Amino acid sequence: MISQATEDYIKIIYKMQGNGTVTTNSIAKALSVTSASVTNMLKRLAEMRLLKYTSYKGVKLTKAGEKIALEVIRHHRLIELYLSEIMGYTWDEVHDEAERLEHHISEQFEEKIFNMLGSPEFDPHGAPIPSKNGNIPKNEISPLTDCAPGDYVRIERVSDADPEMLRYLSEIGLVLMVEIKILSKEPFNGPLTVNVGGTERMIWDEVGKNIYVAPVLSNDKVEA
Amino acid sequence: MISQATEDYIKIIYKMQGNGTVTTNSIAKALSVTSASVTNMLKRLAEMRLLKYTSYKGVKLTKAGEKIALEVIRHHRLIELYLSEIMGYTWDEVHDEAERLEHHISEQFEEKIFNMLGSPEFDPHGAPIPSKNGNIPKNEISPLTDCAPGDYVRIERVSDADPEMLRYLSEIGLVLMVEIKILSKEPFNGPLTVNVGGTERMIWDEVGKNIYVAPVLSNDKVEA
DNA sequence: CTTAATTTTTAGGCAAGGCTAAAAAATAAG
DNA sequence: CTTATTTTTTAGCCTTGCCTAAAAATTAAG
Repeated sequence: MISQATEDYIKIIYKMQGNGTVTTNSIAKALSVTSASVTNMLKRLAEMRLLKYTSYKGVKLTKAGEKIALEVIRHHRLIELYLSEIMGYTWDEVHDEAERLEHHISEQFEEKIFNMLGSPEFDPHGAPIPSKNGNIPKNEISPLTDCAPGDYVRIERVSDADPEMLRYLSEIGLVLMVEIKILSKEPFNGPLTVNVGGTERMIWDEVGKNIYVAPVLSNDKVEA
Repeated sequence: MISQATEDYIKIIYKMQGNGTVTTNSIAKALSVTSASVTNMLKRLAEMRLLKYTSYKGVKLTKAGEKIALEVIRHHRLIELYLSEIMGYTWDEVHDEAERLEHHISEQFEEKIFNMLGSPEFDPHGAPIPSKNGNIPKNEISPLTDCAPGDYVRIERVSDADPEMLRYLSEIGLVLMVEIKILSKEPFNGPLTVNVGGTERMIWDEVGKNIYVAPVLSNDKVEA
């Protein structure tokens, strides 16, 4: 049996591999434990052949490790979607519940909710749900903060980590699939002004970095 | 935070309190651990004031302990019913899944499924679901093995512990709310013969002890 | 290139919850 | 009432994951 702590480490390492080298310290910070604990755990995970660990150098998941990461992430995102679609949770409530349940559902449960949801590809925040065999649905998105004035884009994904932020975003209408127009952008990571459903909104870095968008092709565009 | 092991001990002790003194050995057997481990755990549970523990004498839950037991049992039975009613599990599949999930759902999850199920009082095996404040719905039932020839009874509850047994029971039509007539009974805990939906069936001790029934009042009785 | 700062690892502990083997208490049998 | 059997507890050990404090390695600065 694979422990919850193991799953948590593997999952966070998988996510961090996306953006650069994964260090002891970064894992420690992400999991709110001390670096000493991380070093200790990494040795054990390496022994289990879930990752390659070179002292002082960093860490890289093996195929076996990645497989586990994807399973846990699949669970997490399916559960989030289930909670939101079937049970009426709001998008800021699903993360914490999924964070616990992801470790404790059976294969059968996974299959049942997957079918009830109609073989979904994305969770309520737009994050892709890895398929059973580890494929990750793609969508071409980029950070909202990379947009330039004049761009017309659709919100395709938001970070699920901070419930307060999610509540704020829905309050100001920044939810999935909403189309917005970039009106202006200040230099030095300054705030953007955007048009959301007719209202002008300011989006500064702290907020914008949680939002990912895709350009709206002109023939998709709904005339205002 | 209260650990899963703690919840498991408290729950099993609560259930065993129903039928006589709860001893170290009986807990050990029920949880498949050694008696030494049980002694050790009982001391810790006593320190947490979840139970009274007298060396060599046995154990009794405190109010606080009972509260926890009832919460866990409420979770278990609500989850069983949810799995069966909403997710299409069969009654032999629900126990194992509920056994894990009961420790990991939130208050919010509990409330949601309670409402989705319409404030239910009994789980798919006829076991009463303790209310939020610890009340246990009553129904007057007795073991099938206590019946006498000529009795006309309704199946009100079955044990959920053994999935194989549950599959067998549904196979031969012994499911909840089914009415049966006791035709004969051999002495020395010998087999009963009963009429189930027109078919004559033999029910011996091993099977019968899982089934609880209530007499069908004559004005309820459906004419054959 | 050498010193200072930062990161990582080592060493040693702790709590939970298991285990085995042996001792002690309680119960049953002669 | 004494001996044998069964039950329970003690003692000591193990693994998992976490911690702190100190040492060692790496990286950055002068």
